[in-house]
Amino acid sequence: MTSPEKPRVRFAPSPTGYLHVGGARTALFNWLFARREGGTLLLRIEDTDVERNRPELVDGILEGLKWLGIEWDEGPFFQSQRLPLYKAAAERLLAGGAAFPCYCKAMAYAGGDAVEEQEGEGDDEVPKAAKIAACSCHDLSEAERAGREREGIPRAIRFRVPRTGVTRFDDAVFGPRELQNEEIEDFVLLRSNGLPTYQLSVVVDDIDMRITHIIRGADHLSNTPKQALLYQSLGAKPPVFAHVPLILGSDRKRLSKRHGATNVGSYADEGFLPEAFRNFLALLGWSPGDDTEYIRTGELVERFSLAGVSRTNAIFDRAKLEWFNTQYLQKPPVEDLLPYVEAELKRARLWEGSQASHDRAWFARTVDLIRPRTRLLGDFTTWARGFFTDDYGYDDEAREKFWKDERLPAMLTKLADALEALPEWNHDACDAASRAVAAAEGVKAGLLINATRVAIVGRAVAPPLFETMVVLGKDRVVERIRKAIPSVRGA
RNA sequence: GGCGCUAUGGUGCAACGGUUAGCACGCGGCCCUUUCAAGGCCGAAAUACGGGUUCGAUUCCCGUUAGCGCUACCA
Repeated sequence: MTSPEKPRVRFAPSPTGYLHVGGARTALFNWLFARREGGTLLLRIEDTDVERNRPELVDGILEGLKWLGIEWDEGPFFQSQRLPLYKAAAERLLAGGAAFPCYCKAMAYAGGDAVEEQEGEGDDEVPKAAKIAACSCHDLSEAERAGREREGIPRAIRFRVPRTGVTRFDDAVFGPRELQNEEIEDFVLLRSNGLPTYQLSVVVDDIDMRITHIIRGADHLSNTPKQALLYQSLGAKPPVFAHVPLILGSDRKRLSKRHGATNVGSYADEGFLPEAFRNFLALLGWSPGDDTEYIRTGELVERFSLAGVSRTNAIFDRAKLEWFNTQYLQKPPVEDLLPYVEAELKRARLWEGSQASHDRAWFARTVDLIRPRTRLLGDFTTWARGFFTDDYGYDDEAREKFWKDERLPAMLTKLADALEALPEWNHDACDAASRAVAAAEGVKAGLLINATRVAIVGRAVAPPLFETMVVLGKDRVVERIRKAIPSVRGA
């Protein structure tokens, strides 16, 4: 009868930092899933921690998502603007007895180091976490409660976790899960300052926003039973959970600055193509089921499935990312690449008034010639600079390597003359003319070819010479050779 | 400390009871060659360890070890 409801998923970052690669991968999976299933992707900013929250970082996160090509259908919503909702939910749980007020002093997390220090001391063996979990307010009598209220002690609201039984939920990646309730402490829902904790706000919002699938990092797996309990108490049907494994650094530690860039924006700045980054990210913790690796976005959407998500943490491998970038620089139709190269030329102020800007066909052909040797977008304006402007220099290493021979100045003069006299300007004509000069001088063609390459583009590392000549055009080539001769003499 | 999750070459993934354990990155070599890439070919390199179950375990079960996660009035 009624067609199955379209899935609704969300990406819910906290503005405590930039968009990092782990978050980007989570966002990508949500986006791929939504597109694949014809569902809806929401963006929700989880900014309930006033201490760490930095509103100015939100824009950077949105920018990162846009660069990645991840567009959301609803939002962004801000939890900081939905506070009454969480408060009301907490009050409802309180009224129904599923939660209770707690008058304990707030205890900040001690962290793993403190626990370790304690071990060596050998005094009492009570584990830190056990100490923290103890809260006697669970069993406070009505009179005691009233007393605390009269004293004006600030109160938090905690969830009353059942002392017995088990809590179960299904995870699309990790399978059916269950946890003994006695392992779950009475967690805080509403802080004494009236702001909700993550556990509360996330569940209230996911219910309110009718989220059907929660795709998020596996660091949330252990806390999911708490949320399953909350869904129950709030009378809502829990969504499908899908926890995706984490991305680690090369030392298997949580990815951090020590491992190189962790913010997505820096990869944009470095000259990676968003589609390459997407492809790379998609294969971290997911596989289409076979050996395919180069998967363009359209196909990624078609093939994505939660069933292909792995359960093991993956290490971020920069070398592989670079390989993906070369693939996307080289394989797609050149037209797909043009906008990115154009942006790069503009960034380097090489676009205005250039041949590239008013001769699309030439631009495409030139990019096509250069791209097999590129690894990052910046290559178009660094070593390939000579293709887009007459203002290029001669690379020292190239001069050292190919401008040594003292016969070169004379030979280059003859080459310039021969090229200038050519009635036709194409690959074969340039080839024949160049080889003829070399033969007449009794030297190997390579000597002249390599020296000429350095003269007309300034680099040793560049595309094959005669195709380069065709792209640059006769006038520029002849002029550049003649202009270079004095420098060659000095090399 | 407690609880949980995970375990295939250095890295990312395949093989979901029967394969000479496959692919890719990276690494080494060769070919091609007009520099440098790309490309082609070849090579080194893995089922963490110990017990079971089974005719047969990378695959299923248990234990050990290791890594990670959670254990906060962080998310």
